Amino acid sequence: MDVAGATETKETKGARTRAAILERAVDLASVEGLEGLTIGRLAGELEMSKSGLFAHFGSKLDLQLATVDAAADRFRRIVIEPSLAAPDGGPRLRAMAEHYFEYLETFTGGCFWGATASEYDDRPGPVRDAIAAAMDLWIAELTRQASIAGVADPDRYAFELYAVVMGANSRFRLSGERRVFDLARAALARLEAELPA
Amino acid sequence: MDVAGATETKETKGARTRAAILERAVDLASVEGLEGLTIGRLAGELEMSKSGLFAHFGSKLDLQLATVDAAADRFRRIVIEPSLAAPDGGPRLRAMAEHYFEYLETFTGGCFWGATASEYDDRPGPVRDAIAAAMDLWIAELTRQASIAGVADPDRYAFELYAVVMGANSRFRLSGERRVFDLARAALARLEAELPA
DNA sequence: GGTTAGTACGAACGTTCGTGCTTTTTTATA
DNA sequence: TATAAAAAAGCACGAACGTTCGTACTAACC
Repeated sequence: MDVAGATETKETKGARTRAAILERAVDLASVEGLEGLTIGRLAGELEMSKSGLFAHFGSKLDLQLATVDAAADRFRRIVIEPSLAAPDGGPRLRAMAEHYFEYLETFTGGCFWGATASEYDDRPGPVRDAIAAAMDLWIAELTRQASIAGVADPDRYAFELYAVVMGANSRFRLSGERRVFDLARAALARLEAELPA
Repeated sequence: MDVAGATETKETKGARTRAAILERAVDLASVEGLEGLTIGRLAGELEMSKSGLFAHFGSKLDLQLATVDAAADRFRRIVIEPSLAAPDGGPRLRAMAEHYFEYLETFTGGCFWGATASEYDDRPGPVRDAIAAAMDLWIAELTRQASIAGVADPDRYAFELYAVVMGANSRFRLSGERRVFDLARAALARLEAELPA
């Protein structure tokens, strides 16, 4: 019995397989996108049959939606939760930015959200809605922390923070130069200097 | 005889058709990506046959490369050239950011570069190289102007400028809120305030 | 007037996609 | 251990993909 698991799914074989599929699906979608994410290729990499994998989801749309959920889980686990140790406001914001960079450097492909957000920004439907909802949540949290830190215009501050970290991801992936993280950190320092004492 | 056209292609029927194809291809790729850009769909929208269109390029790869070139042309025409009226340095930087926003708002789909850069950042090959080269040129120009304006660290300044305008594109496309342009302009004003008098 | 190049077409190719049905194998429980 | 349920595989399908091929029609040049 898991003490934390009120909504815990029973640890059956199927649930484990499903989780393994989604773990790989997030990685694959970070590289190929959620459209380029192919059931056949995913099955091949996991050494199982297309139809066997397919049965876990019933449709490609459901697989895509489940993949977005799994990606959000990973983001929470690697970026959000470790940042909760830092105090509210400025320190929390710095921790989130720093953990986001760690999150990026451990990925083989690019950031899932950077890849899929631009893939779906002109593609209406439930997948786009799920991505937009997840990113809105992330921006809202940045805004909330900026507000706690006491900045005059938390919306602008959060936007700028978001733009800098996502821009670092984008530039690094395309140029391969690790130096862009230094540029991004310099930009973040400038933002931090803006915070009231 | 075109006075500007040393490398001008002869205005044959085929050249005109090819240009029309590429014009549409840029729009389509801005929405569907360069992988999602399909010869059949492109031909359908232009009311011509797949094979007739295909003959203009010989391969999908060549079509993609030609589309990247056409997109770079459009960017130069709408963003770069109108900005040359402004004096070097700070004014030029402001003009480029402002023209980039106009460029975005006239598009039906998102920014071609925002869409394709993240699509190809983990997909090695000539298409990725072409996109990366075009974006490096854009960043280099921003850096050059920042240097002329006299900022201490032009690399960081250019990165931040790039991050803000691309971030505005990304957030606007996903949220649909025109307000993000105000946030971006506020961020740009903060950057401008940094310039030495 | 006959030849040649440029431009576009329709049909078909082999492949891959998502998905539906049926069967076999594995897992869990009584 | 027997048996029902769950999970995975096998197989086939229709559609769409990029690409190739043979063939018209048009315009220019000998």
